[in-house]
Amino acid sequence: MLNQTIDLDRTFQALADKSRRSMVERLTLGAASVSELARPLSMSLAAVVQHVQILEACGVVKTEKVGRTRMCRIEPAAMTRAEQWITDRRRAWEARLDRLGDVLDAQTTITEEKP
Amino acid sequence: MLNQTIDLDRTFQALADKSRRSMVERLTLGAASVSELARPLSMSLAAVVQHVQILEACGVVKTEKVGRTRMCRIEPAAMTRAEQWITDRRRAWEARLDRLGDVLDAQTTITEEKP
DNA sequence: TGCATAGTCAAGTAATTACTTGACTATGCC
DNA sequence: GGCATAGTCAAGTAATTACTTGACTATGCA
Repeated sequence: MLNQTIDLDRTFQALADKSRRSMVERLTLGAASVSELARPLSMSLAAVVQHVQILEACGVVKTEKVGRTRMCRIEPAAMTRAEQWITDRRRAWEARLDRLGDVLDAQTTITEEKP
Repeated sequence: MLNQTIDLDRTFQALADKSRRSMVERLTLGAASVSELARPLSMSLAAVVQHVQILEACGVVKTEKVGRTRMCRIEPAAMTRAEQWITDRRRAWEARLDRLGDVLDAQTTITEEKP
């Protein structure tokens, strides 16, 4: 329960960077090595490794060393909590609007007898 | 189109903070002044104003000055792009898994004649 | 008029982030 | 063995973030 907010922090934080999002996008097409992820990004390999570590820390990416290459794959389930948080807020807000609408409708009915 | 990635950056970044998420949660219950938002948070009013500005910069919150108080309300539509980005990645990944499954099924059919 | 409330503004600061470079350690292959 | 590839590690740095404080400006109201 404490971790949940830390997870959310970490996940949203991880996704708040264009380079990391592009890595996630690449990984939806299939597993890739760190160097493959690095290729389209104009930054050092070391920097890419650091980004991968951030994505790994929030569970969005899993990696495994195969020979001398580190293969990365995506774990999309790790993003559902973040997705769900947004969905929940939207729903809560919509539900409130509906209730507000009902009240206004009722008032209209009473005061104007539905013209 | 350029802004889109900046918007995503900003929105994910905005949601990557527990205090700001709690403000958003509060605002789904209805509009609130800056001081109301500040009440449950142990930080200065000035700090809360800064958080509100961050939420405003990504469009998640709109504010309006009413007399000497600044009323804040939520604009959940501003979060849908972020939500959608996650959903899209999940879907792309699932679609790929399905195709992969099809291939494996086909291979199984050929090599094992479906036992 | 005068005082409390609500917010604003400008600095300042400690911590974090997103990198870089350079030296190093496997691993793969001829 | 020897050399290229793939990654790792440790510093170092510039920019950003999440605050703080203190002085200031409305606004509301008795």
